[in-house]
Amino acid sequence: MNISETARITGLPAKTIRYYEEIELVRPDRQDNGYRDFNDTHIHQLRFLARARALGFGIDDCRSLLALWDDRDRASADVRHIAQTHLKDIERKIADLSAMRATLSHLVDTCAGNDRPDCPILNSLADT
Amino acid sequence: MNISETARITGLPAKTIRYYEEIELVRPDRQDNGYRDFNDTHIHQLRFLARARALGFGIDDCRSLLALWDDRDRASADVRHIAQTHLKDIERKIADLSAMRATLSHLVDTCAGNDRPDCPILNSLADT
DNA sequence: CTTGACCTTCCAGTGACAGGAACCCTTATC
DNA sequence: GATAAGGGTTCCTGTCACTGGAAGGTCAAG
Repeated sequence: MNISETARITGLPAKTIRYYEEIELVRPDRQDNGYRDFNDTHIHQLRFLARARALGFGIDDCRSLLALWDDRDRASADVRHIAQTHLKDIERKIADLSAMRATLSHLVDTCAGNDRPDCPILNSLADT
Repeated sequence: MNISETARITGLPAKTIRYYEEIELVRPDRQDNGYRDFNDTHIHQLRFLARARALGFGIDDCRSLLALWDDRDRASADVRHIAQTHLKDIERKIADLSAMRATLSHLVDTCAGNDRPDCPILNSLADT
């Protein structure tokens, strides 16, 4: 299967699929003319990757998860550990962003947003 | 004032301050020996930048905010617009991350995390 | 035979720095 | 006067996960 059809099926851009081959997340065959050739296994791997990336897993985690998926003797604890570490990371980011939101929304609310120059947002950034 | 003292006062790494000069966010003088020389204005600008970055503003926004700060004839509406756009951006990120967290925490909760290979996390990523 | 839609590789850019090499300046000490 | 420590400087590379684009090969249709 050609790359554009593969892209259509997996929902991944062709560029991304080529990149995944370059970093050896997926290893498509080659047709006689040099075109990449994806089979069902590759499609499944790419769909797996698309879902893992959509959950925010980094490429290294994706590589580990793919390997665990492929390993019939895996321990679910290994999978869970990766997911939980990532979950903590996400929660930290949410906390950071929430703090920013709190400060910013307060500032935006108190700024008149008119033609005058006085602005609590700039005052807060300048402080003293 | 030398860069290391400036770094200490502003809380920014010296590397970051050099980078800000490179992209012309700040324009320190030079001493006779070629060392950068920061005065009070530069310090204020750097502290301003540190606060704006801590609120998640991108470099381009920081540049605009610095210019508005410097402009006595600014309209607070311009400042507010930048802040509100950024706030929306943050809220979108929080929403995205929250969705990931919901899915992930559910999966982590339902995964036994033991020596056995069966794992709802992988099942979910593989789907069909 | 040409057109257009594919495909290929390779190179550069993104954002906001961080790490490190190679080298200069200043001050103190031996 | 030599040297060592602790500043400073520039320049290059790497980060992360792609994205855009150029130059050129391949294929099916009209």
